[in-house]
Formats: sequence, structure tokens, C-alpha cells
Amino acid sequence: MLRISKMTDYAVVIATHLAGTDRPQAARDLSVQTQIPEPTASKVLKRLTRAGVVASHRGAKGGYTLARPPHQIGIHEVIEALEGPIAVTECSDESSDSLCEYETNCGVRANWQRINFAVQTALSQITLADMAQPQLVELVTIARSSKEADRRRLADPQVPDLH
Amino acid sequence: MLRISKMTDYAVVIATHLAGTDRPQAARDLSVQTQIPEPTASKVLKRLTRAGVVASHRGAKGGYTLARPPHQIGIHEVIEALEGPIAVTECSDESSDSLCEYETNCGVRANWQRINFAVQTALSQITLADMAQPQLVELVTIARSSKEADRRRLADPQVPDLH
DNA sequence: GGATAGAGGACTGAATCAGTCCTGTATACA
DNA sequence: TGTATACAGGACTGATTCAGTCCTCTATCC
Repeated sequence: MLRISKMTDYAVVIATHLAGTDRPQAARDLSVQTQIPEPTASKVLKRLTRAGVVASHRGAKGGYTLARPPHQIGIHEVIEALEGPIAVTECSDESSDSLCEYETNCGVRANWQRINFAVQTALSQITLADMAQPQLVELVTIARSSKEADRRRLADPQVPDLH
Repeated sequence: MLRISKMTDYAVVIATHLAGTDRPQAARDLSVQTQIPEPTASKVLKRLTRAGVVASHRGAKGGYTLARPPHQIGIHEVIEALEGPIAVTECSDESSDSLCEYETNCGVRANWQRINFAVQTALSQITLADMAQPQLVELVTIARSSKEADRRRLADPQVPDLH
């Protein structure tokens, strides 16, 4: 898996929609456009606002806009707004100061940090402007990284999800 | 988050331990060495066996060994053994043939695939041999990818975990 | 044939997640 | 200035997933 949550998925879709307009969009309108239920879209928008990804405008004719131009907003910001710092394992997360109880045994911390860094870099290189114009992005052929994965995939089909 | 599960974490620790020896290691022994409860370690080992990452030897004096030399086993194989194909979102997972209901609207599929590919590449470049010798790997200074993440981190401290 | 050790799967309590709802506050406009 | 609109914040709940355990069966060694 190594999946992001559905809420994060929604956040990316909503933020991508906001990238296409300058005028404030009410949560209700975004809900209609993206087909995401309004309470849920609203929840996502609040989190994006707190993270500084989108700006909110209260009152009549209020709504949400992106806080910055879409090409200045990396997709990692959207993900981090919903899920917190991107860290594959807890021990590779700088925010938890405590060393794990196995630290002295496992010694894998440096490697997890390298993995983390690679993931973060990959995510930060894609902006909302890119997401709003997917036709400009080359379709990447994914080379499945192992036969075992294919085997497991066949043996254990996954339930289709929203995305 | 974008976290792997604890079971996967255990799998990496166990596989790393196996990388340090040629003789079969019983699940019980690995449990003692890694401090992971035996039933759990056993469960992890079974999954690694089914994925072809480790080889099992039944009977008295049986146990587990790596299926191949550690430098031939990428860390992504261990992760995929426990979590299935690495796919950040369902729509970027080739195994689910169904296009998501928003496909025509969101059009983010190509980008998610690019993200996926970057993650997979990063993971496959690190082998169990690397993990077994962490001192040889340079410690990467993680540049936090956004101030928002830092803010959120401070405001929302996370519970320390095993790793 | 008995002891050892893995294979496979069922089961359970805990934790997390998705989604909803309610109350409060700020803003625009008549 | 009052009312409608729309966001802010957080509580709450049912569903789902996860971690961990346990049991029975099978293979191998001696």
C-alpha cells in the first residue's frame, strides 16, 4: 500500500480545482464540482487553510482561493497539510525526538531518512499547476519493481477505490 | 503520514537480521534477537516467504534464510511483501483496472503515476546489504519540505512509535 | 515415531479513518 | 444595523483496518 488517505486524495482534487480559478470558491461549489460530499470537502478545505495552502474569505461571497500561485505550491504541501510531515516510519520522523527502543539494534534510521528524502523530493517537484494540466505531463510507464508484487497482486485483488 | 505499517517495519528489521547470517534462523531465535514477539515475527516471516524474499526450511533444525544474497534484495521487495504493490493512491495502482469515478474530472492519474515511480525507484535502490551496514550510508540531512509541515508538527506532536 | 519448526488461516480488541453535525464567528449587503 | 452567507473549530459515530494471538495441520530431522 504505502497509501495516502482518502481525505488527502480529496485535498489534491480540490486544490487542483482551485488552481483553475482566481475567484473565491465556496465549499459548496467545490463540493458540486468535485462530487465530494460537502461536509467532507469543507473539512478538507479547513485543513488546507490552516496549513497555508489555501486562503479563506468569510462572509457572503466568501470562499476559498489558493494562498499562492499554483506553480508555487508543491503537491507535498497538500499532502502534509492533511497527513503531517512525510515520514515513512516513525523513527525517520525528526519530530519524534525519542529514539525507538530498537534504535541500537536495528540501526536502519539513516536508510529510512534517505528513503524519506527521496519521497519528499519527488513530491515537491510536482506543483498544483502541473496537476491542473495533466495532459502536459508525460505518462510514465510504471515498471513493476518485482515479480513477487505481481504474484501477490493476482492472489490478493484490491477493492477499487475513488482514485 | 504516508507511513508503512508496523508489520512492514518489523519485516525490514527481521530481513536485515537475516542478511547477517547464512544459517537458517528459527522464528523464535529471530524473535529474541529483534525483540519482536514470536507470533508476530512468525507471521511476518510467513509473508516474506510467500513473497519469495526469504526461504523457509521445515522440520528440526529448520528456520529461515534470505532467498537471495542481501545485495540482490531491494527494500521495496520487503515492503511489497507485506503491503502489496507500492501505489500512493488507488488510481495510480495498475492492479485495479477500474478507473475511478472521478477519472474524467480529476485527471491526476498521470501525475500520481509519476510520483509512484519516483517512490518505487527510491526504494528499490536500497538493498538489504545496505540496511545491514548502516554505518556505510551517509546520514542524510532532511530538508523539511515546507514551513507548514513544521508548524503542524509543533501544533500536533505525534506519539512515539517503535521506529 | 517423536520432537521440532513452518504453513495457513481464524479470531479479537484496539486504533484509525471517513464522514457528519453542531455551535460560534466574521463578512457583505440591503 | 440586521440578516443571510460562509468559514472555524471541534465533538461524535459507525466502519474499516491493524496488530497481535492462537489453533490445527504438515513437513523434516534424527
